[in-house]
Amino acid sequence: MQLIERAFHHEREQLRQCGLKITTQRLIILKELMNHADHPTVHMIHEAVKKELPAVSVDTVYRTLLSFSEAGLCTVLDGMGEARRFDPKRTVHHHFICNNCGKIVDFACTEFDNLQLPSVFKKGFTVENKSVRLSGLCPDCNK
Amino acid sequence: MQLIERAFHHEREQLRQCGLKITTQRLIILKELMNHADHPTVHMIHEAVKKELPAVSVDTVYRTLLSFSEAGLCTVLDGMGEARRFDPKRTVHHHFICNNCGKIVDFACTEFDNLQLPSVFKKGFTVENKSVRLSGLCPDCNK
DNA sequence: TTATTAAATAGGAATTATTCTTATTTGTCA
DNA sequence: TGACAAATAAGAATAATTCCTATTTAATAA
Repeated sequence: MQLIERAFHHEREQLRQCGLKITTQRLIILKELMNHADHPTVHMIHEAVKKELPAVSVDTVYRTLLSFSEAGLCTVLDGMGEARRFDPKRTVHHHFICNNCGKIVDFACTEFDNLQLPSVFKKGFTVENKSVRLSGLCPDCNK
Repeated sequence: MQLIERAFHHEREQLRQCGLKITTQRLIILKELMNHADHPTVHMIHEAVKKELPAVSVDTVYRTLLSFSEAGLCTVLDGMGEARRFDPKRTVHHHFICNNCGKIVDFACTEFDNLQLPSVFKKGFTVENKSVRLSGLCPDCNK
């Protein structure tokens, strides 16, 4: 643990500011997360962390990443990790997803529909779908 | 099969227009899907379909719903059903997801960031997150 | 109408993601 | 330093998704 003691100043400070207990696992997971600009999955982070901490469990990586996101150290891409949902409605619309009960509410937003795509996507990409996703708490869960 | 023979005119026509083979399973799954305004999961549709066709398999419901979405009869909410992805970037940004390789590309869109939320969400809801999600093919997969 | 053939299906196994349980270990704080 | 709540490992449990194989069925041509 000597190495851990001396290094990880920045990670240590981040955890402290969030009121999270400072553990070896968290320091390393946080460092790996920050190294990944590619929207890593739990599996990717777990693999990376195992190189420094071979006995770390998937569950710990999972729990830790989720608490990081609750603490605001990272975000989770909305909706991913949930069961697939199908939508029979064929008119253009967007979705609000309740973070508590999972309910999905449709809404329209023509101002958005009319926005131009950023120019990055003009070359090379084929954009097949374009939608707004809101998340938060629905009225029922807001009590 | 008498009942099936006589009814399901509309469903039959929809399948035909999409060039999908007409099977009892598909007719019933399509009817159930159209009855669900609540963004059903495979499990929800499977449960509903089993009442009319007790021996239907999950796999059939799965395959069928996915072919419906390929045929344009419905859509799948982007990203759902995939492994959870974490994002260490803390500035406001949005995502493009490649439907083929799953790669996620970040982009900024201030015009969108400045849009007002639809008034529906002013009362009762707490909107914690607001993002644009694009999907399609990335340059690498576009060949 | 019937035979042919490719596509669709059932059933269950396999895979993958996620969550839970329990016993043990470790920070934190008084 | 000691007590205690929180965090962890390990593996089991659950849930979502995909795959495999033998069988059935719809579409179509004769």
